[in-house]
Amino acid sequence: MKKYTIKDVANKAGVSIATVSNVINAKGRVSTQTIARVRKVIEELQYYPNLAARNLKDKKTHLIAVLVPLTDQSNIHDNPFYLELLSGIEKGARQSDLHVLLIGLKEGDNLSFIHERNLDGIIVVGVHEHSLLYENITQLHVPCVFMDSYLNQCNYDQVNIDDQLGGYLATKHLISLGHRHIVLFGGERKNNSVYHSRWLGYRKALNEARIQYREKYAIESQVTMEAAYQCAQHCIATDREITAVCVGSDVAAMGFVKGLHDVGLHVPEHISVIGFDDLFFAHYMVPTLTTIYQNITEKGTKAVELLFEQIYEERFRPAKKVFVPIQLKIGQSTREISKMEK
Amino acid sequence: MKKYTIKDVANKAGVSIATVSNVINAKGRVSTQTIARVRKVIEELQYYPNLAARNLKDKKTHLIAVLVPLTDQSNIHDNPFYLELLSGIEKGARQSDLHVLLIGLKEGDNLSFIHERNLDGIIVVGVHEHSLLYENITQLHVPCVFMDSYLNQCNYDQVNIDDQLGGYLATKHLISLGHRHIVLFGGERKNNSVYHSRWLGYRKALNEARIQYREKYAIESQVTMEAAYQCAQHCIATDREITAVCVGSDVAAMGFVKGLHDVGLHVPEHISVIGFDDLFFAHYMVPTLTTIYQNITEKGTKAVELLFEQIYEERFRPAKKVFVPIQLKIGQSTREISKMEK
DNA sequence: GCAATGTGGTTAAACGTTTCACCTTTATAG
DNA sequence: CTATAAAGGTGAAACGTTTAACCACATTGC
Repeated sequence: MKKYTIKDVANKAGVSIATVSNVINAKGRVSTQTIARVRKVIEELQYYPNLAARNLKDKKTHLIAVLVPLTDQSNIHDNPFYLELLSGIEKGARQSDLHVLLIGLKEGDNLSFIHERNLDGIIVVGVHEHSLLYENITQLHVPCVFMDSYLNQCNYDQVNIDDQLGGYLATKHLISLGHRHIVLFGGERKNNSVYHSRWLGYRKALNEARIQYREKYAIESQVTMEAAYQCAQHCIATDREITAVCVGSDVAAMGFVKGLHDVGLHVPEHISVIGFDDLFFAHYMVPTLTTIYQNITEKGTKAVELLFEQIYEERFRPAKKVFVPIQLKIGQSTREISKMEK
Repeated sequence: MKKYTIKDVANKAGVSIATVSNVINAKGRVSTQTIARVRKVIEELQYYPNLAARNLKDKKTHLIAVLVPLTDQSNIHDNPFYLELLSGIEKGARQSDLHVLLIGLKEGDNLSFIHERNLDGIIVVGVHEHSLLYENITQLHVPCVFMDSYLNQCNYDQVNIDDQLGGYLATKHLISLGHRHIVLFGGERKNNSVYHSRWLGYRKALNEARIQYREKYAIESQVTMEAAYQCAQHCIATDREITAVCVGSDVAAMGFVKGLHDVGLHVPEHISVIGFDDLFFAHYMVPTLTTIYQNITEKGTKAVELLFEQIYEERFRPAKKVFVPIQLKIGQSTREISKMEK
């Protein structure tokens, strides 16, 4: 099963390799008969161009990478959010004739592969402005799109949701149900993060309703199932004034519901819970989850789209910041305070 | 930000490019002083070898692909199983200095990229022996590992779990709790699939307990949340003899529990449910799920390991079939029949 | 004192493409 | 009938590596 080269094709078709190349790339001037003949030979030999050789000439590799930070606390694999994102990116890439490299990155990891492999561009998920990783990436000078990374004055393309709006919508929904003692369970608010924005939205909603903001209600934590589970049992269950919680992700919301359940508190009879992301299981939880929907797949395809523009279009354009729309989805996990059990 | 080549390094260090190449690859004979000098220049120029050029010579690309079939019913992104698998593969790849290409494949999709990119090998997830995809892959003559693909007499490496044992363990557990009317909710049993094996295990357990096998209790369906939800409501709820169900995945089990719940049946008070996979949320469901645990991450790393052997080791070795151990994990979703509510 | 051996290094071919400059033949214009 | 253009195609350099063959010199053994 020898691997044929353009030379073999040229020989068999009785033309020069330049002509074969022209046929393949639909460039130059070749008669229709010759084209047909060459095509036939290509078919017969099952010839495929060697991309390595091609890349050597025209630079473009049609290869992009998704960089996902790996931390001890949050491995990729316990948040289906990433899966949906990857799925969207892969889909977008397929449409743009790109291939996707999946790279997990620990802080301090070497990024040299980006140059070595001549990647056309990268998509970076969830880095902080002041992280080492961010520093390293900015020195790379490669087309790049950031996702879920709040970067203040950064001239890279970004795809995000309006997290502030998300925090606001969630909180407002709870307020509209009559809740006034509302906990925000989110991640670190420093570094201008996603969770900082949500917190701003939370405060805004409280403010509009003239509800006093309470520091102890705005919890900074890892947004994981286990952390949420613990928090539900220790922080919430011991303070019976609290009637509602905004949780930073559906995954954590699930942990929260379970944590409450295990100390005898039920959702939504005793406490209302609202999640974030609208992951695949939100509609199948008992109770179904009220949550902030975002189209994660679209987020992924959009990122690829932006990257594609950077790679193949005009010499330069200013950085774009795209916001994917979000939406409140009401499920069974939130309830009017008047209909709750004491 | 010019990209330096080996030539630039050679010039600046005052040696030939062959010598630089030797330094980089620790081959040939170079004095320690020269090595030091070249290294220094490489450092100064921030030189990185161009892999495209390198691949042109020595073939190996250190690039593998994960091929995941995309069907209308089962998109990658609604089964976290894939995420954990990808995570494991990525981890294994990192340890073996490989990069992973993520490819979603629709039946009939072109596989030419495997040759074009000179992939070192591929990992294929969940294909059937008689599918077009399988046919195409076998004609590829590329190192290959199949996962969750039951292939009878196939001389490729495979990583699986013992699905028959899985079906057996699950069923036996239910039997040991006193259940005798046990439904198996699985996927298509033709084509020697994963679900066929589980079904065999199910039958074996019934047999040992001298329970009559009933065709209508062995349901072939898409193993999705929604299908399970529907089944719970229509098939199970209408036949009150049934007291327990083996579900083909944790995801489907969740749909099942929800479906039952929505018609007023509770798990495990009215029906026992056992899942499969032990996904991240199994311990956080209400009730926590009894399930068959498999170490999915390990499955992924193992697959990479096998692929690595094929690529870099001995000229040839017979195909290996690896089984990753599984284990029954008892949660709250199964209960002794004597303690159930009528 | 000379062959053999070892050490440190160079030259040039090869990998499989793309592309630019150039060549030949035929058609077209004046 | 010649000058020009168009059509169809070719040759060879270039992309950035690796590597086999080779060379020059120093050391060693006898």
